Amino acid sequence: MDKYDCLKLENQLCFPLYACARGLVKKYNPHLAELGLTYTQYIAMMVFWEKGSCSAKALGDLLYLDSGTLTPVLKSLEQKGLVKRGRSSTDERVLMIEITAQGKALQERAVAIPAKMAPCVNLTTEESKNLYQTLHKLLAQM
Amino acid sequence: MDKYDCLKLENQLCFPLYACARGLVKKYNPHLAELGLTYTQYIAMMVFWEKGSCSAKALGDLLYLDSGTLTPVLKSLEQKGLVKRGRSSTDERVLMIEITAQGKALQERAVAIPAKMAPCVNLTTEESKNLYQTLHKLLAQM
DNA sequence: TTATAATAAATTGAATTCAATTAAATTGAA
DNA sequence: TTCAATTTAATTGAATTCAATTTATTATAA
Repeated sequence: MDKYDCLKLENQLCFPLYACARGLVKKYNPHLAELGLTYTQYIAMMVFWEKGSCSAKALGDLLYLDSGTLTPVLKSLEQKGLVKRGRSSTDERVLMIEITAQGKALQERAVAIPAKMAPCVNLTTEESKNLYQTLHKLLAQM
Repeated sequence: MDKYDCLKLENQLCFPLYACARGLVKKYNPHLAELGLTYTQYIAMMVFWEKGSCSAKALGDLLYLDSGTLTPVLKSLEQKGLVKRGRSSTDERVLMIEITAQGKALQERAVAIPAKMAPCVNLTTEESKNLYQTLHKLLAQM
């Protein structure tokens, strides 16, 4: 127990958070690859599946990502024909993204993914619920 | 409650994990920048501060990172004079990394960082402990 | 109205991250 | 021993991620 203990890997909270996040995304990848999606593209599509359309700004607020990250992601999704990008008619600054029929159709196949991921997260109901709540409490502090 | 609910962002566990990890690293950055370190370099230095030396392979096992990530990180740390890279005398395949006096000296300044980060993680003792345990339970499943 | 401020995307550059491959060294089995 | 398999790093290329800057547009205040 010396003054340097606070710098030990095993005493960190951020490190397992960071390692878990990367590890889980890695488990998503083979399933997402079947749909031709990366993880970042997948969470963006989640928003479009739910809302149909969304501005780039609003998407960034939901995903905690900025335009430097989203610009290439959205261009890629448009390239695949899953969304359509266009300027807002009332505000030229705003990029509006709208899901296409092809994008909607992909939801049919994506719906199988959560079940495929479930065995990768072997937690009790209580643990899952607590983890979910604590993570959102942390997110609210950012 | 339809069949697509499992694809809603708000029903995901991976997403808040991923967002929290990025958010926390972002809070580390200004403090780490004062030491001239990135987050990845910081967690690598944590291992060297604790162990003094380590093979690249063992470091990767501890950090859940592979040589594609670590090779440039370790070259950068050597460039800064914080570690020294060299081949094992008994096995030429193995890259051994050893901390330098300058690397050890940096620990004196790094020791202030955890206290600076504490206000960014406003959880109860119970929440922190549960989060820590659940994350390590998840890591053990990878 | 007009100049200034604020907002939204895009761009740029540095650093990660990972999958896949390559190269070199070591191990192990025939 | 010798050759095939394994192990360890390094390399390559694609995609993120973010800080910082730039550009274009809109809002606001004098």
